[in-house]
Amino acid sequence: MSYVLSGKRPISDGTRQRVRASIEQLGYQPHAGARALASSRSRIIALMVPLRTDMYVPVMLDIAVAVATTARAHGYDVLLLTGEEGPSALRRVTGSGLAEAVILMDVQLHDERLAVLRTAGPPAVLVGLPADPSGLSCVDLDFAAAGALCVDHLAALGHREIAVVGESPGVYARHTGFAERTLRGLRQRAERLGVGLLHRACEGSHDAVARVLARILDERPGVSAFVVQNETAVEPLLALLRRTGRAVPEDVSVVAVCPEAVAAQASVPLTSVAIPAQELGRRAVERLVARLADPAARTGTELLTPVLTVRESSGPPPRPLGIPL
Amino acid sequence: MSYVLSGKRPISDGTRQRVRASIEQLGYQPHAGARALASSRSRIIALMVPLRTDMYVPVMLDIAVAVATTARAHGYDVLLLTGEEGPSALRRVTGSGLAEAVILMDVQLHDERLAVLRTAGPPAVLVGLPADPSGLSCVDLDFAAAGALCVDHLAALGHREIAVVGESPGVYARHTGFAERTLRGLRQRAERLGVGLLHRACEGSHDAVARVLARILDERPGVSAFVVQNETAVEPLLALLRRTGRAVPEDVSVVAVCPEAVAAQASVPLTSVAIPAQELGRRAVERLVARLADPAARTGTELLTPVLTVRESSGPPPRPLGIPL
DNA sequence: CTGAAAGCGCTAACAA
DNA sequence: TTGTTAGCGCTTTCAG
Repeated sequence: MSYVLSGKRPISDGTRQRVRASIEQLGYQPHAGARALASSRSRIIALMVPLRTDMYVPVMLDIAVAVATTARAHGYDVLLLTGEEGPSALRRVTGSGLAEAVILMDVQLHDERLAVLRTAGPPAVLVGLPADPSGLSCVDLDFAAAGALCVDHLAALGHREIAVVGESPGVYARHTGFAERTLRGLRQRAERLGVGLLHRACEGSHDAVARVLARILDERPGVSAFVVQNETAVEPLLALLRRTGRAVPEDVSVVAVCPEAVAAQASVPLTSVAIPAQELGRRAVERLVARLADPAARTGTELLTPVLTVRESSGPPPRPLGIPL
Repeated sequence: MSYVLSGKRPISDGTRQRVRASIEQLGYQPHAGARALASSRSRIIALMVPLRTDMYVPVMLDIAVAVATTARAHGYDVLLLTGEEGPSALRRVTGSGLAEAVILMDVQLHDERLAVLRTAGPPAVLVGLPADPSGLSCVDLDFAAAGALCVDHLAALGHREIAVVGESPGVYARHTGFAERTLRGLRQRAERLGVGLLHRACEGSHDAVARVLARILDERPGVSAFVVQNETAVEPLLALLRRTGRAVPEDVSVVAVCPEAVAAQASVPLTSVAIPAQELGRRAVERLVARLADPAARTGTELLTPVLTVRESSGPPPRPLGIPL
């Protein structure tokens, strides 16, 4: 009866041994429901993943897996919710005591799910950043800094005219935080450094990339570098550049904001700012667990510092400017 | 107390109305744990997804989302388990009454998780087919038939020498059912039709595809058609064929086994056999729910019939053979 | 340090 | 058709 007591009270070694042995031999397993009922803690975290088709899926799955893994390491299980279900799903799983806490992915700037969290909200962590993160706990990559980093790198190499191949139009239409923040970072830094910047949303298909590329080259013939924030557009872009006789990085530079794996395996290994999917999932859970253990634990926003890795896709522009010697 | 009774016993209309009203106004939500305890039914299905990096992720996620969506439609929630945790996770969630039933993805021919399911097993459905499916409930695409279909199509067009660009070596090393079954289907049909068939496993990176392609063309100069079962290899392959001056479908044909979206959005829209990810997830849940409702419900294997859609990547070989008229 | 007992909120069986 | 009640298997409090 009093067993296992998760060490909640002193137990003699003898008793502990005896109980442990019985547990093994009988294959005893505590009933999850009974436990949840008596303790009013289900040891379940709900994870809401989007089911969009215009986002790069591997990142989502990576985060989800990291969440599940980290949660398990802390004794929690993960309940899978689809974004489709919206705010009501949060109320449901939370109100019924099914889940003790919630992790939200693919947060939008003005996300309807946030209302639930602010009012009588269950402990929650967002992977992403809404317009107003006050009172919420958020974890994300500092995409604004990531954008700035890309411009810095290219400007330092001597590029004066940069084109940005962005996410699908739908992503911006939904005001997805990370895309807009990256763009802001790119624009601000470009302006400060006096570098020209042209941004175009872009679907991931070969044809769409071809169209966008053509437009960009038409509107800004002086472009010598691309920043790509769209994993599925990476290969089409590289292929098209190759096909039109533009060597990377000799003729044009390409910098991506994408997972390491994508950058490293591209047909030209890409200089890139990594999206640390696993790290994001891990941190989200750790924050949540900390808050579950101690409701007074710190809330607020945690932005991971982006890191740019130089690979083979970036170099000085074809006609070097103002770098004497 | 007697409320909502899920219609388990006759209730007068008046009472029903009254109870419903109170439920609304008080925002009452039944406690999941208490419910699970009293009824010994948690209304939770555990879904075990692999966390491999060498499988095409969108298909996995599609299945998972379909499972979650369909489960909700039947009043179930989904618990996310990673393949990493192995058989013990099944015992844990199942033994503790956390989950009533289990869906397994990425099943291997000799899967260690199957032992748990056969002995004192909880209701389970596999998405995929093990070597011995007896006593188990399985749902999958008939990959053998899919392979045969590809060969049929190409042979009918007049191709006599086909190369297969397969999944990563690791997939075969693990004896993942779908890959081996496809291969078997391809080989048997090729043999029957007297068509030459060369299979090579292939990583998804551009370089790997280049190497494999070079080997194939070297070993079998007469190859006039490719069957690709590796989503990430599709674009590299098309790019390489283009680059080496082989027009698709005029010089070589390409047929893929992949999701519709991949085939349709390729730089050359691909003739393909679709992988119906959503359908698989949906069916898996429906089988499970049927069995949960009626333990006597049919078990066994359900193989979806593959469908080949002709797009723009397949045509007759460059030098037509023996098709007089 | 350990035993005993009172619920946790619900379902299901038993009366009425 | 409806009211009552006995648990479901655990956690936790209160005695010892």
